Amino acid sequence: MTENMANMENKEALTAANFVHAAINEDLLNNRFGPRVHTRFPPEPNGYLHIGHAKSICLNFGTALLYNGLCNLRFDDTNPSKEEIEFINSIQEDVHWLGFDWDDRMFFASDYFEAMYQFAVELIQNGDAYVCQLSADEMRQYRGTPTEPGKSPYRDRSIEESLAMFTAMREGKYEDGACTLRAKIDMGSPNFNMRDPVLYRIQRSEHHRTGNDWCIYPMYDFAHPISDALEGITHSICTLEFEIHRPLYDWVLDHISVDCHPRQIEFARLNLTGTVMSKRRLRRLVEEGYVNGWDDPRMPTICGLRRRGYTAAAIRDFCERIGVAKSNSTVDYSMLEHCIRDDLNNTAYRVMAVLDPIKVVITNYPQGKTEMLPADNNPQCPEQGKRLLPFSREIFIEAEDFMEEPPKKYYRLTPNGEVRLKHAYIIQCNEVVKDEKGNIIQLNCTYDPTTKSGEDTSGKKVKGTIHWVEAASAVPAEVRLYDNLFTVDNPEDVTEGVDFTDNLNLESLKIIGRALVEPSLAMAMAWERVQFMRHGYFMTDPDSTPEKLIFNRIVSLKDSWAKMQQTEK
RNA sequence: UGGGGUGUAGCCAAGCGGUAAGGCAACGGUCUCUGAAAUCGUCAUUCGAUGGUUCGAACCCAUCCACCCCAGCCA
Repeated sequence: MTENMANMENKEALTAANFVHAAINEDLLNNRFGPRVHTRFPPEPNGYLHIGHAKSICLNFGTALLYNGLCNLRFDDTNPSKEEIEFINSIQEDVHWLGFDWDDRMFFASDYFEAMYQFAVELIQNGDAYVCQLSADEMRQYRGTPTEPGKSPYRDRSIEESLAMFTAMREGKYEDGACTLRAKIDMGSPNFNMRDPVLYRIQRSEHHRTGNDWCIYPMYDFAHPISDALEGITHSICTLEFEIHRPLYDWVLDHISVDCHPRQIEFARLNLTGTVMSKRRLRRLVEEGYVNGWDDPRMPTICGLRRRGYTAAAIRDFCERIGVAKSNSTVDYSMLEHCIRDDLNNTAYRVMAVLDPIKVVITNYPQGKTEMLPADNNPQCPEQGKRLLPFSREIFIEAEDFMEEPPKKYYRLTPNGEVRLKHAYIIQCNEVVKDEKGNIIQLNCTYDPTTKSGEDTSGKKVKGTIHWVEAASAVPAEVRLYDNLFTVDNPEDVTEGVDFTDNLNLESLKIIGRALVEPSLAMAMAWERVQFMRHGYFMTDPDSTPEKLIFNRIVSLKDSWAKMQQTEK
C-alpha cells in the first residue's frame, strides 16, 4: 500500500483545507489516478511573476508536497510573438526564491510541438478537425450569437484535403492567417469554446526555443491538455476564467491517443487592495515611469516584494492564510502586512534609527565621556544576543518625540518632562533652544545617573521610552519610505473616462536623505532586515553600500498613537 | 441576451440536514524600557432575497436578485 493510500485510511488526511484538496482526496479514494498526485505551474513567459502567481505556485507546489507528489515547472510558450527569454529566467528565479523546486522537471510546451502536430493529424484522420480558410474577420462574423449557431463553409472539407492542407500549412505554403486548423465539435454549442475552436494558426515569428522550425503554432486550448497529459499530470489547477474551457480540455484528451486524462480544477485568482495585478497595467506603471522598474519595492511583483524586503516565508504564510476558493475576492493588504510583521518579529534585530533628528545635549553628562551600553538584539529571542551602544553627552532623538505643547496622553519628551532613552537613562528636558525663526534646534536636558537601564535604582517610572542615536558615532543613511501605489482599494475598478493612473498615490515613495542610524549598522550588507525600533521593519536595499547606506521600509510597526491622533482630528 | 461560475461579518474563509470554525481588520482591558510584540475579551439570533420540504435548513427544492467569466487565429 502506498503512502497516500495509507494516508487516506487516516481520517485526518481526509479533512481538506480547501476544495482543491477535497477533490484530490476524492480522486485518491476512488483510485482515479492511482496513488499519484502530480501538478504543474504553467506560466507563459511573457512577464514578471506577481503575488497572484505566488498563490498559484504555493497551491501547485504546496499540493505536491502535501501529497508526496510532484510538481513540474512548465513554460506555456505557444505564442512566440509575446514571449522572451528574460522572463524564463526571472520566473525560475522567483519560484526558487519562494522556496520551491522542480528538480529536473522543467518543461516547455514547445518540447511537445512535434507530438502535438501528430495528435492534430490524428484528429484530422478521424474527422475531428479540418482546415478552415475563413479569415480572422470572417470567422468572427461566422461565429453566430448565443442563440444562433455559427458556421464555416469549410467544415465539410474531406479528410484527405485537410490532411494535405495541414501538411502544406506546416511547410509554409500559406501566408500568415490564410487558414487555421479547427476542431470539428459543435457549431451550435452555447459554449463558444466548443464552436469549432482554432487548434493551429499560421504565424511566422521566431520562437525562442524552436527558432524558425515552425510557422504554425498550437493554441492554448490544444497545447495545454496535451502538455498536461504527456507529463502525466493528475490535477491541472488553473484560474476561474478557464472553467468554461474545461469541456474543450476534456474533448481534446478524449479524441486523441493518450492514456492520461488529468482533472482540471479552477480556483479564483488573487486580488489585493491598493494595487493592480493585471500584466497590462503593471507594464504601464513600469513603461510610463510611475515606478522604477519591475522590481520597484512598491510593485506587487515577486521581485518587487523581494526588493521591498518581504521574505519568502511571509509570502507563503500569506498564501496559506488567504485560502483557496472559487469566489472572486479582494484580500485586504493588511493581511500581507501582518504576515511579514509576524515573520520579522521573530527574526529581525531591533536597532535604533532617527529619521528626523533633533539634537539633545545632556548638560550634566561629563564632557568627553562615552560609555557602552548593552542592548538586546531581539527581546523576542534572547539567543540572538546583545550588542554595545555608545552613549555620550550629545545625542539625536526623533523630532516628533518632543512637543512644547503636548496633547493629552503624550508620553514622550516635553518641557520639564521626563522620558527614558531606550537602553540608557531617563532624561529631563530643561531648555528648548530655538533659532531666530523660532524653530527648535536643540534640547538641553539632564540625565539621572541612577536610572541606567538594567541597573536602575531610582524607582522612577516614566510613561514613555524613546529611541535615539549618539551624535559622534551615528551613521548617516538614506531611508526610503514606501506606501501603497494607489489611493483607492480597487484601482482596477475604474469608471469610464477615468484611467487607473488617476488614482496613483503621489506619496507612495518618500526619500529621507538625512536619517541617522546607530553605528552597528555601519557595515550593514545588502538584503539585511532589521527593525528600526518604534518605526518598522527595514531592509538594506541591494544598492546599499557601507559608503552609502540605503534602507527600504518593508512595513511600518502598528501605531496606535498615530491612529488615536487621527481619530481625534 | 445564450452558456459557465460565485454570493456566509469591513476583508478573506470553514461549514456538506442537528442549531454559524479560524485568520486579518476594528474596538476595549492587562502587561510593557518599542504607544510594538504578547495576552484577555468584544465583534453574524443569522448565511443575497422570497417561498417551499422537514421535528429541524447556510446546507435540499423553486423562483427571483447581484456580481464575475466566455463570444482572440492571446494565455
